[in-house]
Amino acid sequence: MTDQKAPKSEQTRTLILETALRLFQERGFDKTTMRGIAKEAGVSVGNAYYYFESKEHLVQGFYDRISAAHQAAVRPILDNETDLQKRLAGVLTSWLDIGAPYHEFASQFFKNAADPESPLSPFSPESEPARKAAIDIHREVLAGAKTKVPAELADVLPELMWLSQMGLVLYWVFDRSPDSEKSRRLAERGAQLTTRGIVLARFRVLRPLVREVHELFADFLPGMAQTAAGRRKASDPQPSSDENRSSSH
Amino acid sequence: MTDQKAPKSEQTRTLILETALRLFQERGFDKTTMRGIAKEAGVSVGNAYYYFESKEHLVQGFYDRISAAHQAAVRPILDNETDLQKRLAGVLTSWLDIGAPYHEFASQFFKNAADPESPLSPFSPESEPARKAAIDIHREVLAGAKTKVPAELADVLPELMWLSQMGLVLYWVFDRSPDSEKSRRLAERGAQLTTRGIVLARFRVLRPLVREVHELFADFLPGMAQTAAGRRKASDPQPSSDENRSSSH
DNA sequence: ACACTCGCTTGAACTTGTTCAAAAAAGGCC
DNA sequence: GGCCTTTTTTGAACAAGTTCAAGCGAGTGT
Repeated sequence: MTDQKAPKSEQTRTLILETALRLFQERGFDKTTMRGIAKEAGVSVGNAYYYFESKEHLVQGFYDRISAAHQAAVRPILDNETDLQKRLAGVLTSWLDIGAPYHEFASQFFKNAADPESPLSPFSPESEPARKAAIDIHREVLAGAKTKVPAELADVLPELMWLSQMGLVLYWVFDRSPDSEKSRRLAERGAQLTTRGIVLARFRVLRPLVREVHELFADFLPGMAQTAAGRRKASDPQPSSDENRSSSH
Repeated sequence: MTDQKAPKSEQTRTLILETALRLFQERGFDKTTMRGIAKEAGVSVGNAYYYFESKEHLVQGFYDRISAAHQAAVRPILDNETDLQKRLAGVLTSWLDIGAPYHEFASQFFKNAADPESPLSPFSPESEPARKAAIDIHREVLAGAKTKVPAELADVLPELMWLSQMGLVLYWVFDRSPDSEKSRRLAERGAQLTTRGIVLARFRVLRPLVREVHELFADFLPGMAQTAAGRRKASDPQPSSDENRSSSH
C-alpha cells in the first residue's frame, strides 16, 4: 500500500543513497568504495548500480541537499534586507555556512564536478534545475534591493553573479584557511565590489565598458550551457535506468 | 661517459614519456592504458611507474610542451606590437592556436587539473615554474605597451590577467563550437574589455573600485598559491626524475 | 675473479569502478 | 493457484590504475 507507486524500490534506492552519503562524509569520497556502500547497506554491488549510474551520480544527492538548504537559508535575507550589498553578501556567506560540513568531502570529489562531461558539472544539463534556481536567487537579490540596476545589465547580471559565485566556490574548495576564513572575506569583498560596480555603472564614462561586459556575457553565457548540453556520450546508449534521476513528479 | 649522468635511465624515461604522449594524442587520455603505453614502449608496467608517479604525471609533459611553445609564439608579438589590446589578444589567441591540437585530449584530462590536490592543477607547487612564466608574459604585455598602467594596479594585474587566461582555458575546454570559434571571440573581447578597463581606471570615480579590486586580489591571490603549496602528498619522496620538468634554460 | 651494492626492470597480485547474464521477487491475468 | 512478464537483485567477471617483492646487471672494491 500505498503512498505512491513503487515504495519498495524507492526504499532500496533511498537506503543506498543515505548509506553512501553517510560513508562519504565519514570517510571521504575516494576512501568510500562501492563495495563498502553495498555491504554497509546490505545489498549487492550490482544493486547500487541498478539505481545509480555511477559512483559520481551518488553525490548528486549532496548537490540537491545543499541547494535546497541554501534556498531555505536565504529566504529571510531576501525578504527583509533591502541593502544590495548585504543581500548579496548574505547569499554568498550563507552558502559557505551550509557548505562547511562538506568542505573536506567537496575537495575530494571536486575534480569530478569540473569535468565538462560529468553530470556533476554545474554546466551540465543534469544540473540545469539547480543552476536555474541558483540564478533565480541572484535575480531576486537584485530585484528586491533598493539600489536600482541599469536596464542594460539586468539581463546578464544574475548569471554573472552566479558565475562569480561559482568562482567563490572554486576558491573555497582550494581554501585551506581555518574555518574558510579567507573565503568568507572574499565573499564580503566580492559583494562590496559588485555593488560598487553596479552603482558606478550609471556614469557616462562607463557606458562602453558596461556595454562590452553585456555583449561579452550575453554571447557566451547561454552558449556555454547550450553547447555543453549538445554534447553527448555518443558511445553506448543506456536505455534503462535514466528515468529515476530527479523523478519526483 | 659523458654528457651528464645517467644516459640510459634518461633514455628509458624519455621513451616512456614520448610513447605516452603519442598514445594520448592518438587515442585520448582515457582510452590509453598504462599497459598499452608499456607494451608500445616495450617495457613493463612497473617500469613506467618507476619513472612517473601516476598516469596523470605523464600529462605534465603536455603542459611543459604547450607552455614552451606559447612562450616562443608570443615573442614576436611582445617585441613588435605596442598596442595593449593587440598584445593581450595576441597572447591569448596564440595560446588557443597552440592548444588546438590537444583540444579533445584536454577535455578528457581536464578534471585532473581541476583537482586541488593534483600536481596538474595550475595552482599546485609542481606547476609553479609554468605558472610564473605565464604570469611574466602578462607582465611583459603591460610593460611593453604604450598605454600606461595605473601604479596601483601594476602589481596585481599580471596575476589577474593570468587568472582570466585560466578562465579562458576553462571556457575553451567546455567550448564545442567548430574550431573553438567562440573561445577565440571571447579572447578578443576579453582583451578589449581588459584594455578598456585599464584605460578607464584613470578616472576619479573609479578610484574606489580600483582600490577594491586591488585589495581583493592582493589579499587572495598570493594566499591561494601559498595554501596550495602548503599542502603536500606526505607519502613517498621521488628523489630522481624531477630535474627534467620545464627545463629549457 | 668474486662478492656486493645499487639503480633499473619485471610481472604477478591487489584494488576498485563497472558490466552482465542469470536468478529471485513481484505483479498481473486466466 | 498456475503461468507469463516485468522489476529487482545477485555475484562473478572484467578492466585498468597501482604496488611490490623479487630478479637482473653493470660497476666497484678486494
